[in-house]
Amino acid sequence: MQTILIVEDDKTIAESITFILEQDSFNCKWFDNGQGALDYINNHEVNLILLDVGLPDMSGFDVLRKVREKHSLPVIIISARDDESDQVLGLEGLGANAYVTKPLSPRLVVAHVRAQLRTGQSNTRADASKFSINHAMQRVVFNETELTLTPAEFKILSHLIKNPNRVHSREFLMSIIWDRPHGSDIKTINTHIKSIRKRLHEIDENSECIETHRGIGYSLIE
Amino acid sequence: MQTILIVEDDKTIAESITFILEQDSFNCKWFDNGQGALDYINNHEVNLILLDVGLPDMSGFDVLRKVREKHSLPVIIISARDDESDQVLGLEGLGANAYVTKPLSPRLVVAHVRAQLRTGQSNTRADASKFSINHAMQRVVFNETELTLTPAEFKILSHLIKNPNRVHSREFLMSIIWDRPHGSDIKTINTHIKSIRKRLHEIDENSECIETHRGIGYSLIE
DNA sequence: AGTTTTGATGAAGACTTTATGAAGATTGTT
DNA sequence: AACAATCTTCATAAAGTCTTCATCAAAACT
Repeated sequence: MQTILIVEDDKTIAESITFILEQDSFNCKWFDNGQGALDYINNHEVNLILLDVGLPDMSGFDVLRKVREKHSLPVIIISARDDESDQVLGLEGLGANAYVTKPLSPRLVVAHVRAQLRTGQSNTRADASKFSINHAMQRVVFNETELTLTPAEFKILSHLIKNPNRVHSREFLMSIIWDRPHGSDIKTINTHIKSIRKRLHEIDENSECIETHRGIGYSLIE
Repeated sequence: MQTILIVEDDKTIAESITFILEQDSFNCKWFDNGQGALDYINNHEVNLILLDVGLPDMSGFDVLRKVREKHSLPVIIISARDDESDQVLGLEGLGANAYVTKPLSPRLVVAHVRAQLRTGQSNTRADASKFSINHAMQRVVFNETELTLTPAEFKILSHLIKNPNRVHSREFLMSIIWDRPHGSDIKTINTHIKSIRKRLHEIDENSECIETHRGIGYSLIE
């Protein structure tokens, strides 16, 4: 039985989603605040989170960031219709897997949940893949071969490895290289990706791990 | 001949819906209150209910719940624009199949009715849509197969999926592709729809999910 | 039935975005 | 200050996407 965490301060919405998901044989756990949810996640097995961005104690932004520090499970964002799209984008940059807007169609929620769980993304770190990360040495191991990367390349690639199968915008990848806003041309990322690909090709000529998503950014395919 | 029950206290609306549906060879029965409709349903064969949420004697919520205790026929909710979205959500949770907002477009009502009756008489509450959106990968999952779409195709299709069984004008679909006004020919949408259909057909040859509404636009039928 | 309007279709080409290689700018180190 | 490594920018090539157009088919209207 898979457990879904519902983090939503509106009781009516939470109950309605729970009702529908339990019909679908999911085990649901509801929290009306962020901190309670975070405590639960760190001590129990959770397969997916449905996360409202407007919570009483902290923003969905903060919750998602804290979740992502330790876990890589699917997170679906629930946002009010009049939310800034920038904010949603930020959440996606942090690694949300999907988002739905209010008013919710429960059927749509179930469809999203099924879709996410079908991809087989479980609550594990991405270490079963062909990649592993050696943080101390600032190196990435690919197919049992150590890659020597420049700092920027390491930051980008290790982020992609930690959050695979998800598109990352060039803007977000820039923000990974530079903590503070940096006036560099966004196309710089293209060049970094180019050199990462080149290094990967030196190990495996046929590897096409990094996918381009036209108009958006890049993703790493596991 | 299929019978449609119209539960609506506004006589003008009821008459105009009846007029349109009878042109479409549906048999219509009108009630201006909930109790009368419930009595009728329990003693006659009804194929679909068009249900206004604001009734004099009881809420659409109550009507729907009582209907669901015994029947599993399609129910389309009619709600005033300023209704609480929570209420609509609750109604969907109870198993409404679609909802439309006032002011009604008669042709839209017919489209909904047709859409529901085409899929068969059985209630589809537990059925999830054949679609779900993988926003993280900018992809749509259709019949458990991931579709890779161009940006414009993704924007159009994901909007249709989020708002199914509803007609969307070409003008509106254009505005989804382009944030700012864009002087493109409105017929561009035809071509995008064509390629979306082509991709869907590659997965399911017989799928006719996207319906054309002559003179207006397109809708996705769930 | 014939005419008009609207949509579907396939293909061309205009346009946009990305890849690539190389040069220039920046940073840190000795 | 000179050097080496890295990051950014630039110009051009390549790839992908969007729009337009011509033609055919379907539906609505007289």
